[in-house]
Amino acid sequence: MKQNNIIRPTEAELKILQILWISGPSTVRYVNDILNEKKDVGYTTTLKIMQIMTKKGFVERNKEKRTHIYKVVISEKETKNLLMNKFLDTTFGGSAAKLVMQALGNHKTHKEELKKIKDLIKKIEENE
Amino acid sequence: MKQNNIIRPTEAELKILQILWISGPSTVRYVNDILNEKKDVGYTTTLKIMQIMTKKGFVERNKEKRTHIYKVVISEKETKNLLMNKFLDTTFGGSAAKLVMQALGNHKTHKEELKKIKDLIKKIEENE
DNA sequence: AAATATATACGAATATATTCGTAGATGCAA
DNA sequence: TTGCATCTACGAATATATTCGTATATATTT
Repeated sequence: MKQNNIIRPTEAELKILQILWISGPSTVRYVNDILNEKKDVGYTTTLKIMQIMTKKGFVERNKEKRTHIYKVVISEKETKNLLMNKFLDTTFGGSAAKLVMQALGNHKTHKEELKKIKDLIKKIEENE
Repeated sequence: MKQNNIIRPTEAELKILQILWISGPSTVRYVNDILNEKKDVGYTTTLKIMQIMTKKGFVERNKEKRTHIYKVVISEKETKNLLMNKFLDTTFGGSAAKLVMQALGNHKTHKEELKKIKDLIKKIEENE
């Protein structure tokens, strides 16, 4: 499980990681198509980024066939947690509560989601 | 009130904004000292960034005295909201609830803060 | 089989952000 | 008043990220 301690995907990399986390192992073509739904990106651009991610160890690829298949190998939860910590730190001085308040205060949140959050709070309180 | 629509501070800029939001109008020297508590940064580096921010309209400076005083002119709340939306979008597919759950699940949160959050949730529910 | 489409590899151009050196002005202390 | 400290201005070096063109290989279509 040798892994470089510093998981710090760039923006472009993160966009691709999202797609791979949602869709599972994919080809460059597939990822590029999805990306292009939002904004034009050259095929070789996507390819290049995915090659860089391979070098960084974020993804692995199956080269058996001519068309390679890329698979994420870093944990979605862990990665998001790292990103969140960084974001918390740089934007909310490390206070999760502040962030939560701002997030809840400024976005439509569904009933079931609110319920989930309430349940979570209850659980946290019980474990005090 | 002509202002460029795209408020998108870089990391270095954000660090400085934080200091200015907390401390109010400050000199480059002051900001640089604070920055150096965490990591060595050359004085002229800080100066340069603050000059760039001036050009971008994030801050204004009082040049009356030889030592200029810099003051933030973009709203803390609004800026953080923009940053959060971007973060939400790129990291949690736009779901504030997911972000909140992850934030609460992974960080120590104080009682009073939890209470504030609960109150906020109540308020949101009432306004449905 | 030849033409066309689609892959990867990779260097290099471009864009953006960060860092710092140096010059010149101004203040201050000996 | 001379010299040292501290300030701004600004160009330029460096670092990092993104984008893409071109070469080459392999598959697919006609």
